[in-house]
Amino acid sequence: MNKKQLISVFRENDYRVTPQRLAICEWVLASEDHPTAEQVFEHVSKEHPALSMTTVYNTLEMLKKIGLLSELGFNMQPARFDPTTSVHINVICQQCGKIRDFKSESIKTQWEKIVSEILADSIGQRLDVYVICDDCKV
Amino acid sequence: MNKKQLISVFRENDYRVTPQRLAICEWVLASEDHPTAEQVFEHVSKEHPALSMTTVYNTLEMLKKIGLLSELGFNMQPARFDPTTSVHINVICQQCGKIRDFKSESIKTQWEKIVSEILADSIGQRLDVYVICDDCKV
DNA sequence: CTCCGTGCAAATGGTTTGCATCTTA
DNA sequence: TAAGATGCAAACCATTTGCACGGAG
Repeated sequence: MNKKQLISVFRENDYRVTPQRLAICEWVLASEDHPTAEQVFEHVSKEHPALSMTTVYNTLEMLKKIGLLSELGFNMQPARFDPTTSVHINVICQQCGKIRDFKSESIKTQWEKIVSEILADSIGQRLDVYVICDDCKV
Repeated sequence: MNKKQLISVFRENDYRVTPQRLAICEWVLASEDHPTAEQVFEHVSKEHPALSMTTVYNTLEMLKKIGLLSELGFNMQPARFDPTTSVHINVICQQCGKIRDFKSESIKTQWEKIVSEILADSIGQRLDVYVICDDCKV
């Protein structure tokens, strides 16, 4: 999503356009490694040295409300933020914590089939698979 | 799992048998509503008034190590403990937080099929489905 | 008798909140 | 210029840690 599209989304949802919001959203929505709030801060504060964690959390919360981001909570580890909002699998390395997404029509179809067998109306899901990734296996 | 079986499991894994451990494990392993550490404490401290949260956390950690319990971390909510360790779906009400398990051979088979398509060696999984439960729908 | 487990109290750390200042519309 | 956003500092709270005492083996 580019800057213009982001601005439209902000306006449609009655959020003001600020440089911090733009920078945070541009980076998080393009991220592929499920960053922590801290990592968002580290990266975006390079362009916005006065940035605060408060603004990072506020903005991530805004994206969740708009429906462009989901948050994965863990045990004794900071939350990870995931811009993939449709049905997908989070493949999580138990050793280094890296997460990569697996998304496909086939996964979506098969998952919806499983869910439809047990309930009528699901409003979302979180599918995690634990592995030891190739880098950690060596 | 009854008291005798528990004692065997403790001994096999080099953990000492204490009244607190027995009480906590008996209750958690029989629970069906994915209690929080606090709820475990509330319940077990009725029989063991001197019980501490430290012991609750220690014992839950022990059960995780033995492989009889898994922990579900969330965003801004205490962790929930789940004695169902095989493949199953956690159906979570987004309103009241209640969690119930769905477990079946069919779910297990279908899920393993999905996973085998994308990776060779998974060492575990967490499958959550979000709903608004019947009680909250009214 | 030795070591592990328990319970208290204090520390931890990611996240939230209160508030004064600044910015957007 | 009014309402909302930012940034700082302080609060929060589930969980972990340090340590002295007590109980299991």
